[in-house]
Amino acid sequence: MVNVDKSPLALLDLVERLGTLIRAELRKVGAEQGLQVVHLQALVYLHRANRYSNTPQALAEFLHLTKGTVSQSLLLLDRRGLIERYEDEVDRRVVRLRLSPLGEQVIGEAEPGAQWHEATREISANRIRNGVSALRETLFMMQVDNGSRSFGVCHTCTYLQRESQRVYRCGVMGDRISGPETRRICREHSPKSSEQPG
Amino acid sequence: MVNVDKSPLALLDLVERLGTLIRAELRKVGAEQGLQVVHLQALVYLHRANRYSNTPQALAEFLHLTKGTVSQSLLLLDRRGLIERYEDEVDRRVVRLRLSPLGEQVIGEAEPGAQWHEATREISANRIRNGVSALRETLFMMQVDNGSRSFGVCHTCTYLQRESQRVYRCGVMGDRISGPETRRICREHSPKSSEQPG
DNA sequence: GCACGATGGTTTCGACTCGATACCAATCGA
DNA sequence: TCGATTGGTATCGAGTCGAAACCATCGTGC
Repeated sequence: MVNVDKSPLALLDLVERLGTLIRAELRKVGAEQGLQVVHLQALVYLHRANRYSNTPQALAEFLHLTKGTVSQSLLLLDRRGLIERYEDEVDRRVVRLRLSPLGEQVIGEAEPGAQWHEATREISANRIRNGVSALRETLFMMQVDNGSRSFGVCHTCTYLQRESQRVYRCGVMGDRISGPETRRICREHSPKSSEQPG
Repeated sequence: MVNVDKSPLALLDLVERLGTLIRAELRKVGAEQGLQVVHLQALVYLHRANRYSNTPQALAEFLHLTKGTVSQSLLLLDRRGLIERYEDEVDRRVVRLRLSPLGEQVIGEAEPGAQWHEATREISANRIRNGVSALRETLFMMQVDNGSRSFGVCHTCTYLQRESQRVYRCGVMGDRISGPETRRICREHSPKSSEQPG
C-alpha cells in the first residue's frame, strides 16, 4: 500500500491537465482575434525563434505537424498581415518568416504567461527548480525516444562556445551569436547532459 | 543578472513542450485507428470517470469545449462502436456514457503513459514529488482563476469521508463510494488545501 | 556540364474540429 | 400551470490536419 510508484503518473496527469488548460486559454484569447490555437502557437514561436529556425520547416517540427499543414496556417497568418515572408539569400528554396508589427502587437496583447506567473507566485524557488529539473529530464528522454528535436536556447546547448565577455559562437553553425540571440529558440539545439539538481 | 525570476517561465515552457509532445503522440496512435486527438482524450476520460462524471456535459467541461462540439465527437465515437450511451434513470434529459468493449480494447492498446513511465524512470522520487507539488499548486491556482472544475480523484478531495476500513462516503452527493471508485475522476471534486511538501 | 535524387514549400482533397446559434425535451420553481 | 433553466442535439461556416501530388532549387556523381 505504498504509493511510491504512481507518483510519475500523477505528474503526467498534471502536465496533461495544465496542457489542456493552457490550450483553452489560448483558444479564448485567440477567439478575440479570430485566431485558432495553432496560430497563436506559431506567432509565439516566430517571436522567439533564432535565425536558423524561422522557417516553415522548423515551425512544423516544433509543432509536430506536417509541412503541408503548417503551410496552410502560414497562408492565413500572411493574409491577416500578422507575419512576413522573405526569401533566404543563399538558398532560394527556403522561405524566412518574421512577425509583422501587427503580429508583434498581437503577441504583446496575448500576454502568454501572465496568468502562469500569477499562479506560481507562492511556490518556493526550490520546488520550482526541482520541478524544472524533473520535467527537463522527462522531456529530454521523450525527445530522444521520439527522435524529435529539443528546440532549446543556447544557454542549455552543448555547442555554445564563449569567445569573450559578451560574444558567443555556435559550434554547429560556426557563426558568432550575440548575447540576446543566445536566448532565442534554436532548431539545432542539443541539450547539455543533465545538470546536477540544486 | 540573477536568474531567480525566470524559473517559473522555464517551467511553463517545459509544460507546453511536453504538452505538444504528448499531443503528437496521441495523434500518432490515433491515426492508426483513424481517430483524432480529442477522440482519444474522450475515451481516456470515460475510462476513468466516476458515476457523477460520465456525461457529455462533464466531458465538455473536462476538455474545455462547448457541449455542441463534444456532441459531434461523441456521435463519431458512437458510430464507430467505441462508446455506448444510455439514459439516466432519474433525470431523463441526461445521457450516460461508457466505453464499449471495443473502446476498452482501444484504450488498452493505446497504453497512455507507457512512454512517460519510461522517460521518468531515472528521476529521483524526491524531485518527482516536488514537481507534482509545484504543478498541483499551479494547476489549482489557474483553475480557481478560471472558475473551472478541478476533476480530481476522491483521495485529494475535501469532501471524502471515511466510514470504516474500506467504505467511504461522498460529502457532496451523500452516496457511499467503493474503494476502487475513489480512484476515479470526479466532476464534483474540490481539492484539499495544499498538503505540506515532503 | 548534366542528369538525378533530395530538400523546402505549396496545392488540393476529404474527414473532422470547433464555436455560434437555434432548437428540443425534461425538469425545476414560483 | 406557466415560464425559465438545463442537458443534449442539429446545422452551418471557417479552419485544421495528413496524404499525396506537385514544383523549384540545390547537391552529388559522373
